[in-house]
Amino acid sequence: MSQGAKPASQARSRATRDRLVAALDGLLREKDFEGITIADLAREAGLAVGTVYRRFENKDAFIPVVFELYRERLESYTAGDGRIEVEPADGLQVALHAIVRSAWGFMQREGHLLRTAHLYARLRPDLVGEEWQAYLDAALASARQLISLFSEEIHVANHDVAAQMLAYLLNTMLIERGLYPDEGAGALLTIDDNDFVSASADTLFGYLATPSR
Amino acid sequence: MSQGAKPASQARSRATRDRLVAALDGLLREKDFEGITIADLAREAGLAVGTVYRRFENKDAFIPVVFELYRERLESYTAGDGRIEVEPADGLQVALHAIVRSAWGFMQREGHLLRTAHLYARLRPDLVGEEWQAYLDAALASARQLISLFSEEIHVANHDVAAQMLAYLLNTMLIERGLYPDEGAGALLTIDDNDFVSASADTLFGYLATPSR
Amino acid sequence: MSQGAKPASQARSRATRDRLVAALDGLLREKDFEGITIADLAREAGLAVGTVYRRFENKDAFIPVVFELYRERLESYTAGDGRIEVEPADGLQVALHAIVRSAWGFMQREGHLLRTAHLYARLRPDLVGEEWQAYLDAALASARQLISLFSEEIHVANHDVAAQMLAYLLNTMLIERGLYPDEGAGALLTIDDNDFVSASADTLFGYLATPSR
Amino acid sequence: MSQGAKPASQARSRATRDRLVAALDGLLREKDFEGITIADLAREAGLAVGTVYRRFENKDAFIPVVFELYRERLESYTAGDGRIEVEPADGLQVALHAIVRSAWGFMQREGHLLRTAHLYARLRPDLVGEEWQAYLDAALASARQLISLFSEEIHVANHDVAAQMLAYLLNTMLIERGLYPDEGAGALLTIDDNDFVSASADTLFGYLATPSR
DNA sequence: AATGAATGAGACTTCATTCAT
DNA sequence: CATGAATGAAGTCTCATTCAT
Repeated sequence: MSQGAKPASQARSRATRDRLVAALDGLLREKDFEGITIADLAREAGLAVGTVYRRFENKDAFIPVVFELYRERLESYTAGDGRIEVEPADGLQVALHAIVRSAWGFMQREGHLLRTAHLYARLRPDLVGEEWQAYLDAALASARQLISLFSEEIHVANHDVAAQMLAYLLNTMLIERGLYPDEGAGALLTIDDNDFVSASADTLFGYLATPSR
Repeated sequence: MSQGAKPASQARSRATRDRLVAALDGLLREKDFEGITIADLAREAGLAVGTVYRRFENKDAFIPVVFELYRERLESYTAGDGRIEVEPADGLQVALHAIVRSAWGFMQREGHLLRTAHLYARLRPDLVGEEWQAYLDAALASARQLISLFSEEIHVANHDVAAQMLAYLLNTMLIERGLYPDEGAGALLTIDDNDFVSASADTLFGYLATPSR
Repeated sequence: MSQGAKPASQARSRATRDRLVAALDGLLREKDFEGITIADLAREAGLAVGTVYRRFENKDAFIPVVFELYRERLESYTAGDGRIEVEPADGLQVALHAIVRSAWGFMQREGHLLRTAHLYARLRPDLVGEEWQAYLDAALASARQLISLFSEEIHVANHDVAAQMLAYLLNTMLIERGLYPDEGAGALLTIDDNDFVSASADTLFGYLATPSR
Repeated sequence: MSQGAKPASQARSRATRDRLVAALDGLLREKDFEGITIADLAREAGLAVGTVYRRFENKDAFIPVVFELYRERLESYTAGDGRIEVEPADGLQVALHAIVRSAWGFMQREGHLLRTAHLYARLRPDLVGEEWQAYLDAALASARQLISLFSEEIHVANHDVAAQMLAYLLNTMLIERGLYPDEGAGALLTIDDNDFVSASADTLFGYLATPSR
């Protein structure tokens, strides 16, 4: 953070931390957090067990890292490959297709972080920093913005409810299929990814464009 | 499944097994499967640890029980409190509302089983019996039936895809909110249960009733 | 404690506990409590590490055992080999010699318990049961009784203070020499055990029989 | 002891050493030697861990420091605040009161060093330098001197034994109360510090002035 | 020399599973 | 058969010591 002083040590520390974070990232793609041992992390990072404890007070201290990673990856994704340009003239349906396609791409890449983040937001809310709340707020804000951008096409009576549901569905409907395509509810689907993405976008559009009962 | 022999002790064995199943059911409402020890199960069932191993080969052998329980509970729920009478004359939207309301009620009661079943269908697919597949098949069949019942109202081009998505969404969209209303994606919603159920049904209806792109 | 039920298991449990207590007793003669590991205790008792935790919740749970042992040993010592018959007619000095001789004998046998008890009464007062306070109370009561028995020979003005000091000195003056004859303050003494015991008794007598300044 | 060479760095080395000694002194007032880590010492001294190992070969090498500190503090105490002027004309009892009062004052100030010194004189006699023996010798010599100064008042038959016991008691009887007033044997005493000091001096006087059995 | 990051042995504890009674 | 005591592998964490910078 601060410059000056001990730049050599600091760089080394930082590198060690980075290796541990990378190790966590990699291991989470294979198994869940509970199943990862400190020894696993050390081995994967090419470090000794004691070294892990020099960077992280205990195993729990790795949980905030998941949220941190998630935010970083999402940020760079939405600024890069996942970038979406919503063109009002194209209409809501087109916009939703682009959004869902982007979200799907992120899920494919970083679903393991999303899974862990969601899980520990529940299991250990005490360990989750403000980042997660900020993320949820941002998700809601984006949904509201989209709703207002296409307000003429929205037929759900209450636009606020519509925004909440839109954010909720975007954050939940792709997970099962995205993370576990062959097990659980994902096994219900035989359609391919493109069709799933399309159908998901259509679902969101159908909801927003249809008058509620 | 059936194991013949030991007719004298069968009744006693069955009772022991039932107590263990009940113990598992109860404990799963408090904590997840990993957090439950064999000693917990024995204590809750009023048995000795060794006795548990007489009925179940190892801890993993309890996982199929979750699926079994899930099916039983769903069966009795749909035959009882959760019974749905779909009246074609009322239209698709009304039917969907009834269906989602019923599914929501089940989630409230037996969400712990659903959570565990979903989790282990992924984590340990090898341990999941045929029941789960049968359940998935049945879910799909029901969806198809509904689609054909209201085929005139369905505007999704491919009815088979529509059925898959319907089954998929019914099995996923309620979970987050149902099991963890205050954390994770559930925290995005401030609406009450009724509104959530309505909006969810509207989502399904919107999807089915809107022409796909 | 209670009879009936599970006598076999209970006997076995008791035996295991006894072996652990004996192991602790033995190991405390060699090293201090901090230096004893759970593995040491298990090895000494011929048990597996896990078995230790079946009888004792954690390592701290062994501390009360020290006090328990101390009381037991003291009880059986004062009822047996260390028994003292105070004969008023013989006078205070004779009585004190008998008392100190007895206390010295106990120190030789069970000094390791005394050392540990004193240490943990300080280090972890939270772990010390009421037994220790009861022991201290009893020590004080005995001192008071002795004082009143020989009140004519006592020239310390305040008999209550005299009793406190008597109890305090009896519990402290023999320890250094008793437990560590060759190191620490004990190294100041070249006299033999008998002379030390005599001199200690004379010290107490001198205090009690001499008018305070 | 002295190590010649490195004249340029000697001053710096000495300063480093002094900081570590001060750190040890301070930390020993809070916790026992076992509980102090090298990292604690480094932090308290404002040094890096590696630097500690440049001055001290290992943790054990700090133990002699305790004895060294003890001697230094005792020396400056007896030459300063704790200075005792024994006035033969005032008699033995007055002298003993002054001595015990002085010893008590030292215990209050430097009891943590006394505690540690005594403990490690036992636990690790191999690590104790000659200083401790010199200290014990000096304590004995002082006792002998006092005995001979007041030889007319001494009624213990063997003056050599008397000197040994005097030195032994002066080094042991105040510790419990001094270091742990509220726990262990100290809990036997409800009298205040002044009365305890008086009673302790009276005990020594009583011993020396009373004919042994 | 100084620094502090890295090391790894070893301590405590848990718990699925086995087995003597 | 039932019981629950015993087992021991495995996991988390600490800290004296080493070593690259």
